[in-house]
This record gives sequence, structure tokens and C-alpha cells, in this order.
Amino acid sequence: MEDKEGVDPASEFTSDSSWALAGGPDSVSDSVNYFFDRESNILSEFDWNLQPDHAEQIDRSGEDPSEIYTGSGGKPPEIPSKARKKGQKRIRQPRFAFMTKSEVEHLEDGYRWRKYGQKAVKNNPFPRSYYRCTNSKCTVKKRVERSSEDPTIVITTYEGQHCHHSAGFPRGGLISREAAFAGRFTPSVSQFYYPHGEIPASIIRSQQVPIEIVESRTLPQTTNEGLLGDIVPPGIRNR
DNA sequence: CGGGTTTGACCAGCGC
DNA sequence: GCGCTGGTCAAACCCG
Repeated sequence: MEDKEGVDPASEFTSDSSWALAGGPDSVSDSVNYFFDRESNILSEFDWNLQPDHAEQIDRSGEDPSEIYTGSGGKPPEIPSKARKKGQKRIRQPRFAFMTKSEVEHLEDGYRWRKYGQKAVKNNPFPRSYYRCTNSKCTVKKRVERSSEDPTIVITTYEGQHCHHSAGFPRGGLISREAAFAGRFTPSVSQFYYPHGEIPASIIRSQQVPIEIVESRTLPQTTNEGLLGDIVPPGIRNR
């Protein structure tokens, strides 16, 4: 996590012509900013709240997912439902968001997901769906919602890191580019990334689109090599 | 029957 | 303190 110490990740991204800040905290999620990769048309979401101490707690997730708090899930059975430890803050895991032009909301990414909730969100006529990875040891979650401005755009937000390999790949092993990008987050699928110009069959009806670049802003120092490298902590890798 | 979805309720965080 | 909002739970339901 300290690999980028002393280096401002924001300048790293913004000075690199392929990256630009795409937006600040908004309705999608509070305290996050979005960076858009012009080359791959992929939007990345960075959580401004992801402080070093949080990162430590994230690392511990490799030891026992039930030990970390990412909501009321993961609580021991003994604890009354919805009861949460006092003073224990919700720990945000690093997130990545994708904006994808698609008819279908739930895009294949090689993993199996179970829907655990749906909520109507403010300023958006379309509900937001919440999914969890079906692997009991995996704490990865994702949110799926349609853009209120353009209903044809689906915003998918991944939170956390897969601690296992994908369950399988749809349609003969082809996965979407977004899934491949998610592979940077969940390395087990990254090897299936398809280069520019090649549209995987799995997203035959979807098309990723660029979004408006609104401003420039500095990233917090805690944003690490996660985007550009393999950020899965050793504790998770060895599982 | 097992696994996934739906949906109303509950809770925490945050802003005022 | 209160109300709003997002996130999650869990019972009921659905489906293969």
C-alpha cells in the first residue's frame, strides 16, 4: 500500500494523458471521485474516505472476512440481527465503477452474484440493485444502477477484492472489457482481458461509453497501485 | 428442495 | 434531536 508513497496518484493519472478526472462525489456514492481512462473507455471510482487505517483493515480481510465490517453482513450468528458494534465505522473497501451502455443491467463478469437488495435512490427514477459474490468467503459486492441522465447507461460499482477464481466465463470464455478491467481488481479474470477493438460476445449488446470530464482534482495519497497493478494482499492471494 | 429474487423493515451516518 | 438517505437483513416467494 505504500508503494506510491510520496507520489501523488492524482498527478500520476492526470499527467498521464490517458487518465482524467471524470467527476466528484455525486449521487452514485459519496466521497468518491471518478477517473476515466480515455483509451479503454473505463471509468474508475476512487474512494476519498479510504484512509491508511482503513487500508489496514482491508488487508485483514484476507484473514477472516467475518472480522471486518462492511455492513451488517459478516456478523457472527450470536449477534442480534442488524446489531452493530458501537463506534465501529463502516469500512469502505476500494471501489471501481464502470459506466456501460447496455440494455441489460447485470453484465457478465465471470463471477456469480446474488442479489441481496434493491433500493430507490435519490434523483434517480431507476432503482439501485445490490449484489454479493456467491462465494461465502468472498466479501466482494457490487451495485448496479442505471444513469438517471441516460437510461441506456448502466453504472456498475465493484467493492472489494475477490479471494477466489471466477466461477467460469460466459459464452466460451469471453468476458466484457469491463470484466477484464475488474480483473485488475480481481486478478483472476485479468488474464482474459481482450485488447482494444475486440468486442467480446458477452457484451454484444452493450457498449462502454465515455463520460463528461468536468474538473481536475487531487487524489488522496492513500490511493495506491490498485488501479495499475495487482493489489490483492498476500493474505488473500494465498487462499 | 435448494438456490436465487423480491420487498418491506431496520439501522447507521450525515446534514440541518 | 430529527429527518433523510443509503445499505443491509431476512422472510416470503419463485423457479428449475
